[in-house]
Amino acid sequence: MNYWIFKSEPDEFGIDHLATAKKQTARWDGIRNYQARNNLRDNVKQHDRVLFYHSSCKQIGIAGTMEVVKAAYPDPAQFDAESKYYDAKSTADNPRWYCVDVRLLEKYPEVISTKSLKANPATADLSIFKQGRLSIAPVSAKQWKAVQDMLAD
DNA sequence: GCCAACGTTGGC
DNA sequence: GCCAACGTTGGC
Repeated sequence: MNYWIFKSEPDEFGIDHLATAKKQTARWDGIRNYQARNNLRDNVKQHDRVLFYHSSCKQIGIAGTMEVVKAAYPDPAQFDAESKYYDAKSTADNPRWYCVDVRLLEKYPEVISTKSLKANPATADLSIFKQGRLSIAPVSAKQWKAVQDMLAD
């Protein structure tokens, strides 16, 4: 089983959206970055665990955890001309973009702030801090555990 | 709302 | 295939 961190702007889609969704399950779509897409399509598997990161908001940081309930499949939004994620260059035979389905595991009582994550040596090297644009990034088992341990503090 | 960083595009 | 210009992201 692998660990990941997914980034989202909570104004668009935050952990509360997931918490109130049917079966607390939702499609994680709109990924339009190639490196993130490659991770998603090739490496994110069913039952993998995911940290939910809130970006560009008041409380930036990790808001909770999710489980991948369905591995990558073509993102329907890319074929929808009405969608802002529409991509005219993508075809059904050769889809460019992928999405997964996720289910809420745990909403943290407090968002674990970016500041505290950077202050902790075990989490300071999370790939999202090194590579800002990556909205789907791997997390090591050690980093995952370190994040869970920060809850207890 | 600003600005730095970085990914993508497009002309050569 | 390089690289400048442009657009977007994301922290402050």
